[in-house]
Amino acid sequence: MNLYHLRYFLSVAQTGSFSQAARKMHVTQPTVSSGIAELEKTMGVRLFNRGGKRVALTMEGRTLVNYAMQIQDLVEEVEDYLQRRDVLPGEGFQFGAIDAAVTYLLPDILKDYMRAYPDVSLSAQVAPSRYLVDDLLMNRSEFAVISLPYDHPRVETVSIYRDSMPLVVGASHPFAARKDAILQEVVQEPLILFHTDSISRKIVDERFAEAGVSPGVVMEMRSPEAMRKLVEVGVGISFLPMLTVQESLDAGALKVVDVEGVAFSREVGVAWRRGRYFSAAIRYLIEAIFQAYQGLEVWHKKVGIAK
Amino acid sequence: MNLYHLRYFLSVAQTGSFSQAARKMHVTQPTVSSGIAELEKTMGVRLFNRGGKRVALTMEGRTLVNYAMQIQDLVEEVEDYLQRRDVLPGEGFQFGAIDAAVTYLLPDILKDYMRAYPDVSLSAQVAPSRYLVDDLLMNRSEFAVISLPYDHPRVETVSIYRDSMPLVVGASHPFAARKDAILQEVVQEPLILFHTDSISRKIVDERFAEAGVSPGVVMEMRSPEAMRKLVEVGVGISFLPMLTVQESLDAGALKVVDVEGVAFSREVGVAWRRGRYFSAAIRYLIEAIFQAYQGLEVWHKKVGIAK
DNA sequence: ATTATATATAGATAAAACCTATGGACTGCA
DNA sequence: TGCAGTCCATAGGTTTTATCTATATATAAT
Repeated sequence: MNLYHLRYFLSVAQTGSFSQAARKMHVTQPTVSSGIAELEKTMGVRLFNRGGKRVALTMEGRTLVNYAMQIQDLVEEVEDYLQRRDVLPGEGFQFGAIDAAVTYLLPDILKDYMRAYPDVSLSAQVAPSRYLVDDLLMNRSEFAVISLPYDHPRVETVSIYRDSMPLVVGASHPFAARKDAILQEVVQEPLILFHTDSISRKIVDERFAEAGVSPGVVMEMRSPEAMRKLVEVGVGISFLPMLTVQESLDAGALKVVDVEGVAFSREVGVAWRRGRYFSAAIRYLIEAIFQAYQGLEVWHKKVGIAK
Repeated sequence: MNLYHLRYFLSVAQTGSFSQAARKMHVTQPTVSSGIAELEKTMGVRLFNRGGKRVALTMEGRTLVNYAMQIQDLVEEVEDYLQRRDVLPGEGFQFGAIDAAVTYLLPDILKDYMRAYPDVSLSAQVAPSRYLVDDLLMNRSEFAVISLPYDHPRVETVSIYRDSMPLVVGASHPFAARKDAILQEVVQEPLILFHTDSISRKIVDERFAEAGVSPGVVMEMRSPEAMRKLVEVGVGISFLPMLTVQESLDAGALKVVDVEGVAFSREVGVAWRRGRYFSAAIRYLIEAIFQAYQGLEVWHKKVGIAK
């Protein structure tokens, strides 16, 4: 059973004539004849009674008309949907984002997006970058906003935001009054650092190793928000992304302390599986992110080649 | 867009693998590949993201899955319907029948039929044979129960019932007491005859012509029921089918009068357009009619050749 | 009867679907 | 990190299907 044959069939049913149907479908009459014959053969029933000036549907023919019209409608509908790149209500996609991104960078963008694509249901997976990249590689999420740099042969990244990672201390910490400190002093203090699988931690570790010092780590965590709280109450001090601590700084609960020769920063960027295809609705969100921060040109260059 | 491609597509979506889908569909993997590629080309969208061990649906792919499953369901449903020769609820057909048939011959059969095919809606067209044959030729009805003989190169007939057409008179008519009469007497009386386009009339006319007499016709009608009433009240006398007058004879409102050398009868039979195809539901009704009266073997012989 | 218009059929051609063989990419394990 | 196994894509050739032209045959109308 072929969709073209169904079309011929409907046209014959409507016009009551093989010849007219053929003209309407822009094929020859024998084409329609054999199309109907093929349908009748595979179905094992006669669809039309021939013999007069007009052909007449059999009961089976009328049954098939019923179904064929529904099928035809569905086919046309889905072709429309897909070719207009429209979105089926309820359809959606999943993307990944690190805590800082979903908390500080994305809210406004997501709000706008939901207005532009009210029918798309978004699902954000919040986790450390490492896990988000796993999702990308397994095709479980479409893209991710992660910490950079992240080097992987099958993942491409574009930076959108550079975030400093200053040393922060609680308002009552001795350093708070001094405004600066040296690295040797810092490693004496109880340090709260990201877990070793984190990119931010890697940045810190590398710099410490270069300087030949080893920090006095008291805690390793994955949640920057929790770390911020712990620093505020004086459990320890930490290098934390500015995005995370900005509010606490404004409120006076935390203080930034300059450390001589140390200017930690990490970048936040969009990552995706190399060579993948982006649906229009997804592409729109990604480009909104680049537009709000930076990276649109780099993105276009990278994806322009892939697609 | 091809239905086979849709099947491959659904299978890939379900298994997450081109190869597995190919195995399940009993084709080779390149076949599935090119099928999906063709779908993607005509739709202008990517349906899967490739690259991992498993392929993942894009948003468009998920939309298509939605539709493809509905389309697939419809296709399977209609194939089932047609191949089991089942009937779609609400479907039906039209047949023709002369007054006497629908009043006296068919009621029980139709009652049984409606039990056997409760979903089929029947539509009986009641008219004189001539018009019913027109309907047959125009494919407006599937078959007809008409008066015979009816000779037409494109209509086949099988007799089911021989019906005598005696002379009947009202209970108060002079002939009523005598029980018989001769033709010369009959033509003196006011005769109520069928309209000249009727088969029964033709039978009567031919016999009169043979005998070299011409009747005193006072009325020509198409409705045997109306004629029966007119004879009962004494407007005239008539040759009427036994089927029509049986009840009036039993009730004493009419009397049969033998006419010497005259034994009119007409046959009632099933007629259909030569070479036509009968759906199972229609064939069942026709064969029920033959079974209730006669003609099943003749029918099988005639239709067995045609189909 | 004759003409015009239907559908069916035969034979040839064009298109497509499909297969085998193979290449390149990724995964997973050693 | 390298290697085997698996996956999808592609190329080339074969088979099947769809379509066309030409024609036969049947029906309808004049």
